Amino acid sequence: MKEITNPAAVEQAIIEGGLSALFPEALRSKLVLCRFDVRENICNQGETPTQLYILIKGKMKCYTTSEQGNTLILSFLTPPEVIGDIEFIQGIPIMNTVEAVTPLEMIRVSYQAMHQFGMNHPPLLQFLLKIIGEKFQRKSSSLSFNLLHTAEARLAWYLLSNGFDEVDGEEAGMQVSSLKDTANLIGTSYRHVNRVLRRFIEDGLVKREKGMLTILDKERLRFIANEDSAD
Amino acid sequence: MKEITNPAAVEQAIIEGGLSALFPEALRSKLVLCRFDVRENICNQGETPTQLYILIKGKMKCYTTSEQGNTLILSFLTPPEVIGDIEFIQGIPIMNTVEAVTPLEMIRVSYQAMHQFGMNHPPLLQFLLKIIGEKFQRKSSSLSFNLLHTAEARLAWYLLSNGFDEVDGEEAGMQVSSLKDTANLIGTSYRHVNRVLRRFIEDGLVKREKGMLTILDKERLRFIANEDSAD
DNA sequence: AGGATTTGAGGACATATGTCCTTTCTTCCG
DNA sequence: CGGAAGAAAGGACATATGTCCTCAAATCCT
Repeated sequence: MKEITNPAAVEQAIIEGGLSALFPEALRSKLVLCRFDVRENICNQGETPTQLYILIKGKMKCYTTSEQGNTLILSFLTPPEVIGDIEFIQGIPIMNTVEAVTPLEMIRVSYQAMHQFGMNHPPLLQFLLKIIGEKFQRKSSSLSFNLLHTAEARLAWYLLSNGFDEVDGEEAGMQVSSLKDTANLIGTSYRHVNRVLRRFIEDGLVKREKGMLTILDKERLRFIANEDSAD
Repeated sequence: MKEITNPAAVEQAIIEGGLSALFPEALRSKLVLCRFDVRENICNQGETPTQLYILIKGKMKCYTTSEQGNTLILSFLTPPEVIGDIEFIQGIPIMNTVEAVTPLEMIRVSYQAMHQFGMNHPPLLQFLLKIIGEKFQRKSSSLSFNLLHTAEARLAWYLLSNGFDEVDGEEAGMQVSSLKDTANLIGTSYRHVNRVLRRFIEDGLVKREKGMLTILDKERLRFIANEDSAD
């Protein structure tokens, strides 16, 4: 991780991230611009947090590990996003590990500075409310979706929501390379993802070529993602 | 639902709920004390919300219904708790239906009043942050727990966490009457709850008498709740 | 290139869980 | 009290999913 304290650079990043109104004057000087390389961890589950990070550029993935060592990818995150906000509010250890998927650019503020200069600044509080509210919403729909749908439906949903905007050039292609991540993301085993995927292929819903998945029947996939359920 | 606008009564309730610092002067006159009867709904999934409710006394249950009609109980809620906060922040329809389990006492504020007089009042914003943060935490652990553990572990967990403090008098007793609720709460079918419960009984973990469950082996239950996992 | 090593896919089997239906047990009414 | 109606529990079967292993494909090292 590289820290950049140069005020001009920080200011530039803040403007870029559309965060200009958030910080009261007293906080400005406390901000640090941080750059993370791919695969670098921003924070690790279980640690005691001291800094708040606001994502300005890049993409990261957030996952949790159970005592038994099972990994569960919670989500991929893109700006605007904040890391360490819940922990800051609740005064608890880091809940998830967050890792850079692409190079990142983030604004960092210490909890100390936040407490001292941030907690009486409505725009900042409102921003945090908005962010945490979004996190809650995502978590909430994720919970009901996972509890109410089979792995098949979850995979269909995943293919639909992630298969497209992942690849820059091609419309309907996606790397298979991440099947293990996919399994963790939808909360099932790698084996099962393969099994279901095979069924999709046999049914002509998707195509698998040279480690690349292509969606053939968006409609039917959508149907599976919605209709399938468990009671 | 009964509305009480009498300022003294409202003030009394606010003090009782420990919410004195939350409301700026301008908001005080907008507050209404509401009493709900058992089984009354505070809000219904899908509706457009206009009011924020703060629970002061009583217990309610919060559940969601999927398009396919499956019900999933998300949690039982006790003070301090807020209803409609996420919806207020995000400007979205009501996410869950909330129903009174016991008679309730709540403070009501309109979204309009909140926008006008509440959003620049740091104590209120901080309170909301705290509440939403807690909701997120609960939702979060609920998600990983559900995704990472079998129904057996979830039932064991439920018995441990709800079987005790529910009944006022007896230590280890709990009404079976709510087995359907239990099933919805841990995201499985009523049939399966019965099946697993039977296993527990055969193994001498719990006892079932006249519609009353008694926990016999807290230790082993705890073991099941923690150890069991899925990858 | 050729074997060694790693990674991905699929087979076989066991368990978990859902669904539908039957059996019990309660409750209630005449 | 006896049977009707409703709620709770359990049986049977099908499907979903996890686990362990084997086989195939890609990668690497010399």
